[in-house]
Amino acid sequence: MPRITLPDGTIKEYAGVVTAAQVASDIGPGLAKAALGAKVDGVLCDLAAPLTKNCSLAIVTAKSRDGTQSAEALQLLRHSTAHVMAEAICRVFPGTQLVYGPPVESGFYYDMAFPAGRTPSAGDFAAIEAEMAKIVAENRSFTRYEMSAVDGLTKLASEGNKYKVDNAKRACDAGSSSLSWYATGAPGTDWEDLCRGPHVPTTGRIGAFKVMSIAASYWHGDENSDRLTRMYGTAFATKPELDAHIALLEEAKNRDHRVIGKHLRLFHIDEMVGQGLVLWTPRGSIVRNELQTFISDELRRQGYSQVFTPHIGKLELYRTSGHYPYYRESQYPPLIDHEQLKALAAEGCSCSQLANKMEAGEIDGYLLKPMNCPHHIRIFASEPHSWRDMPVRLAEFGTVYRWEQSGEIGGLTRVRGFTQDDAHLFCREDQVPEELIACLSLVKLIFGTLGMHDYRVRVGTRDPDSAKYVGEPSNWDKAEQACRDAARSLGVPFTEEAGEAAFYGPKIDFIVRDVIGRSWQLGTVQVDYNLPQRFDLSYVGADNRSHRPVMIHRAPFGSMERFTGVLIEHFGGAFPLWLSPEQVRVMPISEKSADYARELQGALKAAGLRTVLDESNERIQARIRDAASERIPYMAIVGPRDAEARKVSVRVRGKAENAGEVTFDEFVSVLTDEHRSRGTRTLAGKLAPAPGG
RNA sequence: GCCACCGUAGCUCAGUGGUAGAGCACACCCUUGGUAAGGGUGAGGUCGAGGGUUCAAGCCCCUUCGGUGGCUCCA
Repeated sequence: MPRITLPDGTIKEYAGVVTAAQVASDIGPGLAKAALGAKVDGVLCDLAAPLTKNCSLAIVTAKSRDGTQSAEALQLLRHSTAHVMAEAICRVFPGTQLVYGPPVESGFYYDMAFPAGRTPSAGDFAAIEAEMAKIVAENRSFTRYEMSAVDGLTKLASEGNKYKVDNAKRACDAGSSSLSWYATGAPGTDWEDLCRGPHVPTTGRIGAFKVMSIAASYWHGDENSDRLTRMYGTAFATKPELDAHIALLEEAKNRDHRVIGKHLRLFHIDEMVGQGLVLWTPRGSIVRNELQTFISDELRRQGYSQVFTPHIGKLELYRTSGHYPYYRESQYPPLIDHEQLKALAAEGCSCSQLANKMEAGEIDGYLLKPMNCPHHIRIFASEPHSWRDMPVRLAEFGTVYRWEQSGEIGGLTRVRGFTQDDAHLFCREDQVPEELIACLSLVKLIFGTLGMHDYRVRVGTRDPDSAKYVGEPSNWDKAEQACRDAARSLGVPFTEEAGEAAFYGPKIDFIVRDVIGRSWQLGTVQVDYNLPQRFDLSYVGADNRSHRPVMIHRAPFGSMERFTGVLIEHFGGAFPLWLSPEQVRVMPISEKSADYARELQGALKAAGLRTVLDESNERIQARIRDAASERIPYMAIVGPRDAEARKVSVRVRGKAENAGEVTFDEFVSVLTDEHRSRGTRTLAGKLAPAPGG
């Protein structure tokens, strides 16, 4: 006798077992028609699932009550479309073994093992989609049936798909006493798949779908296990929603820093130089320089000392720090001197013997530095320190090199050589909380100045089951607590994630997403009790005894490369004035105004603004179009009328028309202020309306 | 590193075995034009590299380098 509570508080009572579908049609035929699934006591279910006892029930439809797309509906739709795609693929590629096909953030995928030599490519998408369209048109129902674990496993074993057997075993190990299948149509005759569900009622409910891409994956994500093929797709309730999604992806592509970087000539990666090695072109270097100046100004205020250190150091240095050999795999190979190399070759030393000798310290060599800390540590250690000197804050835009896997490298966000806006703070233990908070505030200031508000904060602690961490557990406890406290005092929400610590200590990371949805760690602040110990660092305390300092590693931008990449996407290439490689383009209407235009450009240059005079033999419309496509913040358009009145007609980036005019002197001074204050759009209030309407 | 796809002019791309193409950008000429593409002419290519098949390869095969999408990794 179930009593069913609806979201608006209405209670419906039934004499016996009912399904959500029945309840929906009791509420109204419109709802019954729109229903895709149900939420029973908060759990997403099939519409056909029997309701046996008192529960709360919400009918899931494509549109939530507020008119937005329902996340649950999309999940049902996409999971169901994954089945339809799998069936279609099984028809087009007979012998395909299915592995796992869940809904994901913007669609779904299905991992599959294709028969040898029959792997599909993007060229097969049309055929697969055509087959899917047939299945949708047939409007077959998703029919669930269950078997006991024992019977189910027997059935699966007889079908010979080891992946599904494994899935089922895992489900049973996790406590399931039965297994469920979904047939697309009638069990026994139509296509079916081992699946927990839930699904939409029929294939016809899938409004719009698309096969998106194909990629490789590993079984259970284990690179030593079977290689699988992953097909990505997406689905929406309606075609316009799918079209909007595709348009969004298209727009994201245009915001991609690799696309904008090429278009605006901000950086270049040259295959002759090497994968993941960024060449900063003149225009990109301006952006980087402005960012570096910005942070340097701040560091000076906060009592940092700037240092410079070389790009390489002896292996012994990194053996002491622990970077070598623990992270040998992700470093460029060491540099060894000629004579030594010759001698080793003469005695027939193999590569692995060489590696062993280097690990054992029998051979020394140099390493491209993977981190700046060892160099900074040696600076700190080069002279005695009193407790009164602390904290010692050493800052450097330090370039480091890491041997990232070739498949991971791309654009500016994942590279092999990058410059960190690095600093190491050598503190007394009592200074750690205050210094940590100051570091976090600095990151927050930078993100705020640049208008980047869409980030999350992660406190990375050690994974208790991993052996990669060095140092005393008691120190780790202290450091992790200090990070938690600092993150809390920052006043932004944060998550704590075990296993995300650096090998020498816990950290607080600032993470942002790029336009295609990938997450990147930018700013980072790390507490370290270990390196001071490894390098036996000390200072003299007020008690005249030797004490161990604590180190804080911090890089507010993270790396200049990655940060700039994310920043390009954040602004879509339309940098604020102070960061723009070219800040003002001056355009005379015709040659008649060239002298006045030159005078204006001269004044802007003298004021320290980056200005280009466009005297090209083009109509003003064409020159405006060029400047707009190059995302120049301000265009100063001057003709005889302006020269006469000593004014400037201003066009502001992003506005489709003449923004109005301002006097020559005011134009120069307002832009100068905007540049120096790192502000935006300060000219807006000063402009008189454009003449002539 | 693994799997798939891609690599043609500075850029974006067309070109299914038979004499290398377009648009934009570039150079020159005409045009001196008041707010998102004025017109003309021209130059620009060992089709990523190396090997192979073929009478003939941008196109087919192998190797290699680079890029893209994922997977794995990221001190």
